[in-house]
Amino acid sequence: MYNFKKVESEWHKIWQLAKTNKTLNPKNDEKKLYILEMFPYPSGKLHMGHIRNYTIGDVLARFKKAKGYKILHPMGWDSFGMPAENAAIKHGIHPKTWTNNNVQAMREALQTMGFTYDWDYEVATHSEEYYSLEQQIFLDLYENKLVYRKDAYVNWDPVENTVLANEQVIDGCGWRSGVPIVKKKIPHWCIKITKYAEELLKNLEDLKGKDEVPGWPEKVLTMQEMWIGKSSGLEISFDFQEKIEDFAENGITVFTTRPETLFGASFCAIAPEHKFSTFLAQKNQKISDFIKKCQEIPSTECAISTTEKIGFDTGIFVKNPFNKEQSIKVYIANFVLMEYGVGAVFGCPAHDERDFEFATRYNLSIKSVIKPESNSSQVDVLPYIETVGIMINSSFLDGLSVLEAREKAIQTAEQQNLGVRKTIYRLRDWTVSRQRYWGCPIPMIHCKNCGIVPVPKKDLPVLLPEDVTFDQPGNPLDRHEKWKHVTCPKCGKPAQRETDTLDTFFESSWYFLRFCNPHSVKPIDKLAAQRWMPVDLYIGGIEHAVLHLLYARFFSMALRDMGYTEHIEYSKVNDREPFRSLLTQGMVCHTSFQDSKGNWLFPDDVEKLPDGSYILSKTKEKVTAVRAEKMSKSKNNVVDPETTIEAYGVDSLRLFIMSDSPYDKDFQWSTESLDGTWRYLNKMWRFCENIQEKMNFSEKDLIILPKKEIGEKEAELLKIAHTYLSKITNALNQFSFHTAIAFHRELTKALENYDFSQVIKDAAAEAIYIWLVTIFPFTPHFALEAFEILFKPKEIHIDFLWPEIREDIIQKESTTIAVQVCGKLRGTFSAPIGADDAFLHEQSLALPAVQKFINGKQIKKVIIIKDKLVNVIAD
RNA sequence: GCCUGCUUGGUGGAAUAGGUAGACACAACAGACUUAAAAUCUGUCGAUUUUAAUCGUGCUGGUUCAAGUCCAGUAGCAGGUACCA
Repeated sequence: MYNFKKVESEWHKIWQLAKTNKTLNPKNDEKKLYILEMFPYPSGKLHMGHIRNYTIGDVLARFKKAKGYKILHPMGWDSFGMPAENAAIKHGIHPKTWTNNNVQAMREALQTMGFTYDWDYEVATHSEEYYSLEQQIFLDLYENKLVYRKDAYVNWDPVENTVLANEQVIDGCGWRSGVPIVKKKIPHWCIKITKYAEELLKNLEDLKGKDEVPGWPEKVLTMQEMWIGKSSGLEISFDFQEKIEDFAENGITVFTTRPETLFGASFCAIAPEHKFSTFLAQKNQKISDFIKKCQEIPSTECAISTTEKIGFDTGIFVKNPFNKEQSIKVYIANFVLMEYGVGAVFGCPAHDERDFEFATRYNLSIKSVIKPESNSSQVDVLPYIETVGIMINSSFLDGLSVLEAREKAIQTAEQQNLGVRKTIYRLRDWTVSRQRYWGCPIPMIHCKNCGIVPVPKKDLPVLLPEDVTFDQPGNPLDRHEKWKHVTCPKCGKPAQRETDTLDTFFESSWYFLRFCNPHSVKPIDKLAAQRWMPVDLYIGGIEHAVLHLLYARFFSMALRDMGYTEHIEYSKVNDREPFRSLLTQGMVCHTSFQDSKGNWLFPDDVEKLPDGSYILSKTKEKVTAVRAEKMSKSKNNVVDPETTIEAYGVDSLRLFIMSDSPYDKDFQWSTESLDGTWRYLNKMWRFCENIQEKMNFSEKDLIILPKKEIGEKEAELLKIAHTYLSKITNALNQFSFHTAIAFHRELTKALENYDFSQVIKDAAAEAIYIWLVTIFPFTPHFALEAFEILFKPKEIHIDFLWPEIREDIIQKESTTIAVQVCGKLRGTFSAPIGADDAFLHEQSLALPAVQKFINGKQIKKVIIIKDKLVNVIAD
């Protein structure tokens, strides 16, 4: 049996001594490849999701290295964040100690997996070095007006006691805590990502796959596009019918994407937080109460869909800007959002579902201004929300199509100084303050005299104090008197440090640039970044489709504009995008079981009966097998990589997790299937022993050069080997790992059945080398060990070279022609490649099976596809 | 509601460019070896009909000599997203 424990540990020692994973810079004519997997949070243990993610990266790194690329393949730790602080609260261990311990454990686990990371390039975001440099970047962002302080409502997570970014609120609940978020007004630091909204949107076009470059998955591009949410329309003012005393403005400004429906307006609605609402609330208790009531409604998805659209009639009237005769009521409405557009809308009930609902509720007029078809006279069903039709009841817009009218309405509004054309984005600025200890301190000082004062760069870094306690709720920095109180760098008077720390997405927004040279004294080494950027293959989970990937793209643009990377020639397609291709891997799933009460059971406690149903081993109680779900502790269906490695070895696990499923689809964990992989590894091992005995190769037999003369037998063997080399190479180029493995199994079978005693040694050696190199990226320990045993090299063999495919040998001389009669397969025959149509015609009709089906019929037509197929049409 | 995917045997999945559907596995069944078990090897394995054939890639149509693949419609599943003006 294959002794994986011995083999794997021996090769780990060899790799370490020989520094096989050392990063080598590409020389002039060499091609570079930057392969990056999303770095993990150091929770302390690798899970199967990590294993899948990093195995994909490693297979590609080993394959590309064998093909001659110079590879940058680094690994690090996204090591700031709340779990460390939670551990401190729960177990009394310092976040730093906890994190460092976890990093060490996980580094060892990754090394055990045999991944080709260059550990000299390791980066940990909680290191003083990393976050100190990050503070420089923050100060530069501040200087460049990309950071600002904002007093506003924020998403407050009552469990975590912290602010969340919009992206961290999922269905109105905290992304980590899962509890409903409440609105709270506090001052916070904000990053002006919206300044780059247009570029972030526009560049998505360049991230589509082109030619050889796979690009980003369409799905992720769509998600980002929707997140940025560009819409264009008109911002237009509805003037008050009578001047409002003490209110500075003389109307309500609204934003609309459908200015052509202005003649159908029947009300205006403003957000409860709108300044006019606030103004009215001061004078009217009822309005004040109504606003309070609106704000109490939680913003969860289910609350939103069940909450009725209610409004408060302010009694104030405005004039329709296109029809000054028309008076329009102003409502304060709970469905108008202050954060989107200008916090005010006009309602056209005839052509908008929500406005229709509102108008029906409050008995407002509903006036149709669009006729679905120019010549239809039927009574239209309202609301009619399509944008196909002809304008009616709309004065100067009458007779125009909807889109023509939209353009004319905007132009008219602009000409008459009623409003302006405007584009708005759904994307909001990024709130980066966190009321937490375990993060990068924001290098700012609050001074009573001078206001906000950035920490001077010469005074950096602002280090996290280590003597902190977690025995009380809230932020330990906030109550750390010694650290908190400083003198103002401007006026020298007592002042206070900012005690908020940065969102951890801040660290992951530039780590890929740091990786190019993690030892640089500057945050980013321009030359190194020039050498390695962009990341050619970025591999990670789809869950980062908008969060991390949007921030990282923004950072790349901002850093470039601030001069951090000004000389970088990122790529020919778009030199401001950091990730050329993105591979998103699927989840690792496992069947989970529930008993009759709905409790999740451990698969180990469950037995399968011959009839396919499942019972609990102990009690014989019937249980339900739930469809395979993502491995998670709550479902009790987690398989620990360590246990698997202990029982089957690293190569089995690596090979298994790449088999069976395409990398971007969910992977079904199955112990039986893993057994199958283990059997395959052993089969390969036995085949090696067998070949070694038969052939007794030496290193000298391995001359992979075109040979002058190849005998018939040799050609036959090399044809098999090179055909599969070609298939596997293609599969790997297309990231079709599971079919690459399937082809390798076919190759193994073909070689097992081959009589090696008939061929000369060097041809046999070449075939065996191909057999080894094609499985090497998946099972590196096995492949290298097998090489040692088979070829007994004088010096330890560490690097495989991907052989050139001998196209001349794999050319086929003959092929199988499929013969159809009336489109149905009736027989096949073998024909030489390039056989002419007449020959194929004749041979096809000669087949007895074909004769049988055309018997008595008249042949109308014969379609011949060269080297492939003949279709006889008979009637 | 809207957007994006997906739907192929008992299961995971193959199928360049429309051209032999089900590669490679898992499970199952049968056999060989063995005192026995494990391991290994061999065979069967979409459905219906007893050899030959017919049907078969969610469903209904269409284009084509030929459709899993292209087009239109439709259902189901998954993911994303939303009082977005």
